[in-house]
Amino acid sequence: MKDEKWFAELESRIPRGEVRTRFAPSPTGYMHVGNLRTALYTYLIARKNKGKFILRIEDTDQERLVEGAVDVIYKTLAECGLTHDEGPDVGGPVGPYVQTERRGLYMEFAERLIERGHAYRCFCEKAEEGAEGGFEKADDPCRNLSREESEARAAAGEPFVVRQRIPHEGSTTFHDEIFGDITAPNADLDDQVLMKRDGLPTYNFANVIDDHLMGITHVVRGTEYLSSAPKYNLLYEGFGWDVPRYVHCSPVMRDAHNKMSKRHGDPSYEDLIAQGYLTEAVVNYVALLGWSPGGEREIFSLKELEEAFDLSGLSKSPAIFDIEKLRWLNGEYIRALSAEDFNRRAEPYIRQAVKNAAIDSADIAALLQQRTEVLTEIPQKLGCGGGAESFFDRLPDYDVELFVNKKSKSTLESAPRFLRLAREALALCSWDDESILEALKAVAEGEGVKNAAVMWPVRIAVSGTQVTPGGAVEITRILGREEALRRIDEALKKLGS
RNA sequence: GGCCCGUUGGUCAAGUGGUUAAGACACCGCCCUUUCACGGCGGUAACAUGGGUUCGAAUCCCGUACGGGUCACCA
Repeated sequence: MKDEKWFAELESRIPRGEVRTRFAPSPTGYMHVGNLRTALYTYLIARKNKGKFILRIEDTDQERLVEGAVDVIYKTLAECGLTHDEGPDVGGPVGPYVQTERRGLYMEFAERLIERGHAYRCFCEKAEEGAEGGFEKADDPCRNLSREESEARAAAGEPFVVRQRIPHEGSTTFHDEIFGDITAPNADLDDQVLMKRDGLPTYNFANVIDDHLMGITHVVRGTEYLSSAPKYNLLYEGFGWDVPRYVHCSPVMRDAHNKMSKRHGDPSYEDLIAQGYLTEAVVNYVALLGWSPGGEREIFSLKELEEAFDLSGLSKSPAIFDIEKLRWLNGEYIRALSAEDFNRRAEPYIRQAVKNAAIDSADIAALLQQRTEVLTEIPQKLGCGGGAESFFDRLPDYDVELFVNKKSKSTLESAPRFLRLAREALALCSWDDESILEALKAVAEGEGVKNAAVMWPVRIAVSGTQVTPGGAVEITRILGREEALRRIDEALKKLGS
């Protein structure tokens, strides 16, 4: 049993006078969207208040540990820009930051609570799986064991858990920043286990100890903890500690009834990135799921969120994750990128589709930027659906009916004539968008038809594809004069003239 | 089932006793146009429900319904 000095030393390490928040995931190997959002809000509260953001790993459940899970957490936080000021990897004044490395601490505090009468040892058998759990709290015989007997049986090596002794009378009120004051009759609270038989603390106990010892001022977590919050307060009171501010966030849902979950195949942060979403867009979208800045603005960088974030904008009700809106937002981010940045991000996908090394990916990227919502749809847009080659690499074997388009006034009869004229013009003009455009427009003008009547067949001839990113001019230019003319010749042959 | 929490268009949401109940996504229409996009303009669409309180209620109170959470030696 430790002496007062030991406790005093721990207390002395606690930083005071600053906002300190913590993200405390358990390493289960999957950073789902709800988790990311909790981390974001936690981070934002710290930054908004010029405080510290701390990462703590909650690994007290030995059976659920997943290899490499902690790395996923580091990686995700780092990519999203949620840099922590203290944590297992960067250290800090109140470490260690991994709960199993703190295991020596908890029993000391549990015993202190026993001394003060706020907890007791329970020697009862563990309730069988599926059995109607243990005792009603009033019935637990261990609750009223004498101190001597309790000490003696523990000393004799009899296994036990430590339970919180909750008063039978009165009620407990706690304050939540989102939900306000919530009161629960103590009679409804049960004597929860604080220390497990294996000597490790339960989540509920470890949290209170660690949050206090780490000087956490704002506890951000999901609403699933709302109903156990009164018990936390009792614990803080038992120790004589200040209660932190609570921020209980409603869950992110996959539909009206279910939370986002791996089991249902909902995307994790990593999945979304693999699906072609931009980190910045995901962070922005997730921030807006359950939080509103109040105004009409929706586009926020992380830095801007750090300014704008406010607890009063947090919503009480669950929010359904809408991938359609994320898609739109992602499109906004893509369009806001500089041409170079977009090309850098799109190039792998373009190269996946277009093998011809003579074609500059930047030329294609320029066509795609306004038409792309998620990066992964790029190959498809370049004609690579269903294992096909891109029309940039090879002219597909298309149907002549493609030359027919009512709105453009293009028909099987008009197409050959305009294509021949277009071919002549393209054989002579300078090779840039403007010149090509002028050349083709001149054809239309000379024939007294609308531009589309010429543009349509040319675009079909050079791409062999009904819908293309970019028009006749751009595709023709990118293909190069020789290939473009060759494709027009092929079209003329196809049209039988 | 007990206890706790929630409920504004399909979705995210503004709104804190007096508003024509914002805005965004999605959807539809029109314009722009060289297909598709982008962009511009416009449209459909909501206060779960019943009682109160009040001159007046999306906003306050009570009930009901529906939904969620919790009631582990998991977190």
